[in-house]
Amino acid sequence: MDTEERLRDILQRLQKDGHRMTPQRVAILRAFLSAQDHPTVEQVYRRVCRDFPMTSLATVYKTVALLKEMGEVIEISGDLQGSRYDAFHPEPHPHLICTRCGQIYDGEGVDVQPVVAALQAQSAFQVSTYRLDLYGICAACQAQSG
Amino acid sequence: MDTEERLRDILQRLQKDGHRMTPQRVAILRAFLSAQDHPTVEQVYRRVCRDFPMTSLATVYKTVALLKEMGEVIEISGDLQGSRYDAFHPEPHPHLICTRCGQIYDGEGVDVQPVVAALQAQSAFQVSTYRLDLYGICAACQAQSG
DNA sequence: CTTCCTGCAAAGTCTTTGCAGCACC
DNA sequence: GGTGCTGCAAAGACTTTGCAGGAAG
Repeated sequence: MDTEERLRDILQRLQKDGHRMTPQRVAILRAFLSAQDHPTVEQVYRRVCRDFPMTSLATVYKTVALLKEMGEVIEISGDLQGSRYDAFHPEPHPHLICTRCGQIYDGEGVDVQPVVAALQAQSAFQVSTYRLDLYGICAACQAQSG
Repeated sequence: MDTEERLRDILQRLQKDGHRMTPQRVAILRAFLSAQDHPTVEQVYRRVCRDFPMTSLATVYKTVALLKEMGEVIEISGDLQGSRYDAFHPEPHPHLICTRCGQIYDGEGVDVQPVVAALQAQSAFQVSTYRLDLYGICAACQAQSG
């Protein structure tokens, strides 16, 4: 599903749930869905402002809360300068966080489910989601300075 | 290594690094080391105040920063009402966070290393630590209300 | 004595909230 | 038109910082 298609899908679902479709929401949604990095609320806000200066930070926060509730965005790593969000892959998956440059990469090709399932089995927890973040130095930063 | 033994060990290391040993630090350290739950800074502060009312929250924050730097404490889950800390098992390990009651349990008996190693291998990251948090409903809360 | 630590209060960040007016449906 | 949304500014929660006095080594 590409960005525009997903945008339409989410907007449709918004309406069905009694929410409204405003220019601000469309702009925020589009900024989120097309972001392949893992932006902070502040970054989304700045991107939206480029095309649509009449938007407030509070509205971005409110929209993020809505999207989180709808499961179209997940929150990752509440560390340096604000939480970061992933609307590109809204299913839980590992993230690799570079402690030198701050960049966040998606961890792909490794199945985490067995570990999650094992922990769930031996703890009697009813697990609904997880978060796996690895911290370290990314390849680019390693090349730069050892 | 039991609590008092570890306390002595950390204090010794503090001095070796040119830091000082003050009554506040000893009290904060003892509160942290003996906490088997995963307390917030605020909670540690309150526990310290019971035995040692002349302690400020700022000092607790400063001591936490020091302990984190020394690797005697790890930060987990920066979510509901402040970061929580684990000084009991300061090596990375999974945590099971109950979204109903807020309790945090240690995930034990499952080896996460293979997954971490696989992600490290396929990403060219130099991983130094990780964080794995599972969110769900704990056994007690399930029993209470389904 | 020197240096580091404490405690206070103030400032800083990120996020949430109250409310009046406006816009979608 | 009614309801929900926006935007502003203020409040809120957690954490950090500056600084003067005090204590550890």
